[in-house]
Amino acid sequence: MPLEIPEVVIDRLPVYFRTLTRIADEGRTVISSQELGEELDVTPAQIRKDLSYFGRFGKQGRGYSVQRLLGELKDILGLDRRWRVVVVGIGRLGRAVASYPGFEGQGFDIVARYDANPEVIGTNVDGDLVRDVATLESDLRENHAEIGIVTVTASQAQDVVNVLTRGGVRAILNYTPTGIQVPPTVEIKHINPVLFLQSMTYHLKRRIDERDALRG
Amino acid sequence: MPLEIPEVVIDRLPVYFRTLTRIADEGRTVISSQELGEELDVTPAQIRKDLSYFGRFGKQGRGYSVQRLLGELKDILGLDRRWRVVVVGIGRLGRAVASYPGFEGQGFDIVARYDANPEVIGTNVDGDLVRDVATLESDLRENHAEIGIVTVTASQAQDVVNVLTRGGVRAILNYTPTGIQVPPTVEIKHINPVLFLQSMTYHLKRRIDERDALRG
DNA sequence: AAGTGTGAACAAGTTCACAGCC
DNA sequence: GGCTGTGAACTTGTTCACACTT
Repeated sequence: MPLEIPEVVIDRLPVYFRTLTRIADEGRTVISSQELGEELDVTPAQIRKDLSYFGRFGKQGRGYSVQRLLGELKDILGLDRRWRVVVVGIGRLGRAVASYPGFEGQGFDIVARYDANPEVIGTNVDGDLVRDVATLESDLRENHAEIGIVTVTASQAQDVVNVLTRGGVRAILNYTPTGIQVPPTVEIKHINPVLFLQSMTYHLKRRIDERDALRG
Repeated sequence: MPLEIPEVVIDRLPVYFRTLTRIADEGRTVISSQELGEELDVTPAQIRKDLSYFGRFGKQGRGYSVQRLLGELKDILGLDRRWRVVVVGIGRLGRAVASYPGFEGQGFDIVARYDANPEVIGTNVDGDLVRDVATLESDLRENHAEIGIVTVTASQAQDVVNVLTRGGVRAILNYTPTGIQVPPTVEIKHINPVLFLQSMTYHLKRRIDERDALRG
């Protein structure tokens, strides 16, 4: 791995991985960048360039072995092991996220659930008791987790993230509608449906305005 | 509005809007690109350039009026009206998303909920009956909606999106872990936590590998 | 004096196009 | 012959730096 790899490239690899998994399930064993590009709506050159940051996985004149490529992507992305995940905030969203069946199949084990609400603490969710967020930091010292999913309210978010960070969690998925500060050693990604809707309404508005302009 | 505006710029505007809303709540009336940049962890030049695509909203020597800028962003993003949203798929995630209190306050009204499961159809969710997805297309003809949120299973996703598109929905928020095809007249954004986790594990893995290398 | 708005310089990311290999 | 891997060309996006305005 020569130089620094652009973050956009890293973000595309899981998409390649997902599609290749489907293609493997369909029984295909070899695929060209052209064909994969058609599946993904991406140019073949981009796929080849992206992969070339990590090695030479293809065969000229033939394309890529689907199994080989899946294996390489697994290795590159760290999907050849299991990751321990804690979910903090067991409200409606937290419950839905924690029960999402898609995590386990991809190597993400939800090992503990936390909440601050006494009515929720101690209740059974997915066969495991919800723990008190007050014990999160000490729990993490005994039982490490690499990833934290934060589904608390906006006002609690920064505090919870600080605790996770102090507890050694190094990647955070933030479902909270707030910007959050983390040290540069911690990865963070944000899921905020309102921001998505608001950028889409920009386009909706333009379309509606254009249509009205044509009508006069 | 002169030339074509880059999509990345559009995606940043809602973030500016959110932070400016908070700043207004804190009682500030004027802010410079420098100060706003510090709040957002963005360069001041980027903020000025982004805004300059749409007009000249600042005052030299002073900065931007927070209220004025909020108003302009509202106008640009189409947040000066309400938008009608339907949610399709009332499982755990759909229920959590449909009940999320953050939509209404930002002008997004969830006007109907749909599911295919007979045990769910007709049940009361947030004070409204869940409707049969079979009636979605005809419902949309009578009662238009601009936005669809899709929280069904992966295998149903494309069908549901096709129905929404035929029914005149022009923006889709896809919570399904699948790539989905839409005509170029339809906006789509994808929320897939697994893809986010998988790009973060890339970095986690590197850090762990580096640490192990140092230890020898 | 302070801070915007913006062309120009620079950096990052994408696509082209073709040499090289299967 | 077909398709990869990759420098080079190009395109897109970001930052600089300063003329201009209040």
